[in-house]
Amino acid sequence: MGKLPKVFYERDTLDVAKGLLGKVLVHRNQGIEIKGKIVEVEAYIGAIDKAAHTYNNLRTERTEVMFWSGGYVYVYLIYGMYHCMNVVTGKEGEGSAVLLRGLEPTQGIEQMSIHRYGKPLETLKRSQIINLTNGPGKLCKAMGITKELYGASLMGDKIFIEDLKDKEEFDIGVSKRINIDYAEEAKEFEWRFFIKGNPYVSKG
DNA sequence: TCGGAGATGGTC
DNA sequence: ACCATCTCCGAA
Repeated sequence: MGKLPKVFYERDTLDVAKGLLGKVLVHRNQGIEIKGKIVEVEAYIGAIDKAAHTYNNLRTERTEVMFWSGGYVYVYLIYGMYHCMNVVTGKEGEGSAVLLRGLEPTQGIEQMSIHRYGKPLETLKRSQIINLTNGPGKLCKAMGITKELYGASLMGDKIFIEDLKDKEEFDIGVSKRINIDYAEEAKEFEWRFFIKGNPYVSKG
């Protein structure tokens, strides 16, 4: 139920990635609160990972926040159209983060429908409901997450992640990460984690 | 239900 | 010149 503390994010990135599964992302915007349970993530660790934006200690205006200590938000624009949200992990200077790839709506699904499709939930087909949040770009659109949240602290009240009151059991699936064919040996790393059987996992 | 192709603009 | 994606459209 409580907000995850900063020390949660300052741990090893793979542990944080797995630990985020089943937790709930909360975004408060203009008096409206939208929530989604995290069901799929990927880890990116700059020091050893050619897929990471921070590989080779590449410190730029875009990647700066990834070098902060754990517990901040890294949002970037991909393919000129879509936003992706990461949670910064580890110690200051590390350059690591966890990408959110799938959410299960738990509150404000009506608002998600408006954000994604511009029309009310009742008018959606079944397939459109699954497609609300089963991908990194989709979930940002549904939650209303944009680059305005770049660098936001997850200790604040605008955006944060909370624990569930009644924790449910689930099995964690593991696989290679998606769409990083350029990353040479790093594309073999099994750094994608998901809740097995959950319909809001983007694929597999 | 599936796969291929195009959209689109910030970043390096 | 890429790119941690998505949608549309045609085929089956």
